[in-house]
Parts: sequence; C-alpha cells; structure tokens
Amino acid sequence: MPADDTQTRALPPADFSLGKVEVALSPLERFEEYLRSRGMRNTEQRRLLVDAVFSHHDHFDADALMVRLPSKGAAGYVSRPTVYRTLSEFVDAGLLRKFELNGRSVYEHDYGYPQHDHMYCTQCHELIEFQSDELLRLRDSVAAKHRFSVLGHRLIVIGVCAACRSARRRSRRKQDRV
Amino acid sequence: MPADDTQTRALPPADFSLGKVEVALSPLERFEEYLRSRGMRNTEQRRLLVDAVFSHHDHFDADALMVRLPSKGAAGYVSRPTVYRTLSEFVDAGLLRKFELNGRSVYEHDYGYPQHDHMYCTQCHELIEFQSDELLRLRDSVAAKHRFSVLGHRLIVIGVCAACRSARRRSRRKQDRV
DNA sequence: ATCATTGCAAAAGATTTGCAAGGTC
DNA sequence: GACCTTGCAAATCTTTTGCAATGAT
Repeated sequence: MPADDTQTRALPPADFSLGKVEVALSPLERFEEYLRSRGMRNTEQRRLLVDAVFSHHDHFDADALMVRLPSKGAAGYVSRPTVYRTLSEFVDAGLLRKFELNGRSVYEHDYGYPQHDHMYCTQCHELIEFQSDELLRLRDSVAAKHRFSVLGHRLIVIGVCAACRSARRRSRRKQDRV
Repeated sequence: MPADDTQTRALPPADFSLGKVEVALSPLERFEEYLRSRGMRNTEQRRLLVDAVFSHHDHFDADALMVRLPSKGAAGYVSRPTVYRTLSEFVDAGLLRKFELNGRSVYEHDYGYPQHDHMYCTQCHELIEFQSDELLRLRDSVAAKHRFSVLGHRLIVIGVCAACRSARRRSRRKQDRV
C-alpha cells in the first residue's frame, strides 16, 4: 500500500446541502491509488476527467460531461468512448455512483460525500437530495427478513418540487403518470 | 361514465406473494374504458396485448413480451413498434408500472395489485417483491419536509438473494459495485 | 520495449418515428 | 367515410467495441 500523508483534504467548495465526509485523499489521489493498484496507467485523459467531474458537485450524464470539456481539436479534448470507459472506472474505483433516469445513465459524486437519495421533479427535472438513516434501517430490516444480502439501493421519489408547485398554482395541467 | 356491473373479478391466478387488491373491472374492461374515454380504438392488437400481459404475473420487458406472442407471419402477431406503443398506453391507463433496470424498461402489473418495491439479485437477476407501509410513511414525511408533492417512487434494493448466497458460500468472487 | 489506452469508425441494443395501407367507429 | 392504428423500414439515441496508432511505465 503506497504511502501518503493522511491529511484531510478539502473537497470542492460544496453547495452541497448534506455536508461532506472527511476523506484522507483527494479524488485524484484516490483514483491514482486505484490505477496503481490495478496496474493501469495514469493518463492525461483520466486526470482531465477526474478534474472535470470533481470541479462541480452535481448530477450529470456522459453528454453533460463531454460538454464541460474542450471540444474536438482543442487541447484537453477527450473522446466520447474514453469518457464512457472512464466513467465506468470511476464507478469501479468508488469515485462515482451511477443510476438510471429517463433511459440514460446519471452519475454523481460518491467518494467524499454522504449516502443519500433523490427526489425527482417531473416539471423542472431537478434532482433534490435527501438523507434518511431511518430509510437505511428499514431497508436492512426488510432485507434481513428475506435473508437478502444488501449491496446498496436506489430510491427516487417522483413528484413536483416546491418551486414548480408554486409556479403551477395558476396554470395547472394533467399530472404525469408514474 | 359508462355502466358496468361492479362485480369483483378474479385476476390471473397469483403466485404473487403480496396478494391482490379487489378491483371492479378486469384489466381488459378497464383498458376498454380508457380507450373509449379517449376516443381511441379497440383493436385486436390491443386486446391481444392486454391478454398476453395479464396472463402471467411477472416482470417483463418489451422483448419478453414479443417472445410470448405469435411470431411474424402467424395469426395474432403484433409488431414491435405496436408493442412499444401499447406498453406506453398501458402505463398511461394505469394497467402497468414501468421502471428501468440495466438500461432497459421493465414493466409489471399495476392495476389490481398492491403497491410494492423490489430487491434485485445481481447473481440471478431475479426481482423479489416486498411491501412496506413504513416506507411510504417515511417517503411522505421526507417529501412533506421539502414541500415536495409526491406522485410515486421507485426503490430497488440491490444485493444477493438468499438462494444465491447459499450457492456462493463455496465459490466466492468479488462483489459487484453498486 | 512492452503493453495499456486512446480516438476513430462502426456496431450494437433499445426505442421511436414517418408514412402508406388497413381497420374501427 | 373519417380518421385512428398498424407494420414496415428507417431513424434516433445511448453506449459499446474492434483496431491501428499513441503513450505510459
């Protein structure tokens, strides 16, 4: 296990409502660890992507990440296949969590951020995070009852957020079926 | 609102662990209602699909449904686009619920069956149903706290089912990241 | 020098759409 | 007869893959 000081690094400024978790390594350091431990190479593209991914705390898909990077021809460009391949590696490395929404893969920070779930607004398509220990207890208790060994879960509450509810107060239309 | 006796119809024999809900109309009757109310046509394909869908209680995707139907050329064949179009109508009509799993759309009975969630086994890919009122209370309480108006939710607990745990006891390999 | 990684082009898989022919009301 | 539906073919969208060139160790 390669050495490194075990200082607590500051993560990107968090407009993150749930706070952050203390971590010993930055996402990049942690990923480099992962690469070393698997005999994989520390390439510029991988470094660029760690940076692009951890410079904002938000939910994004492969497309959104591409847009955030320099376009083809420019310095720092990363091809779409490499983006997809690297996102998978980030998930394997524990840097990102992945879930599906409206038929595509959505990613969010995992490393250094606390467990949480989402509410999805069908009006503005915003994802709102929330945390509930009670939910975890409930999940584990149900699983135990079925002798099911839990690796994780995905919960998304579907509905209309506070902002959109207000906006809709006067222009109301049929609600989407979920 | 068109008349009909309000008898309780038996639904397909249920190897369904959560029991069933009392319903006034069969899925087909309910769908015909829906078609009438929207000025849509009661076609043979739609009737065939209601039948194919409600003859088994299980989770399925568009492909699995196609396989269950007569093949091209044979009587009762329904084309793939029609299957997709009709599945959407079933969801709109409240007959089916839809969710996403491994990048594809999975459907299950909604009409006539109680609310529930799933545990997904990463080994055998089985979906195990469970029901929890406490979860619903928890969901609604979290939503209320955020002034979020709930339309529904999707929860999937990911892990390894009891059967696969036993099977794995002696041939263990790395666990999948979720 | 070895061998992992990248970018390109193309493939693959799921789902959707334009449209002419056919079916339902 | 009006017009909704179907099936076909083709398009679309997202993600993956084969492979030769490039880059990391």
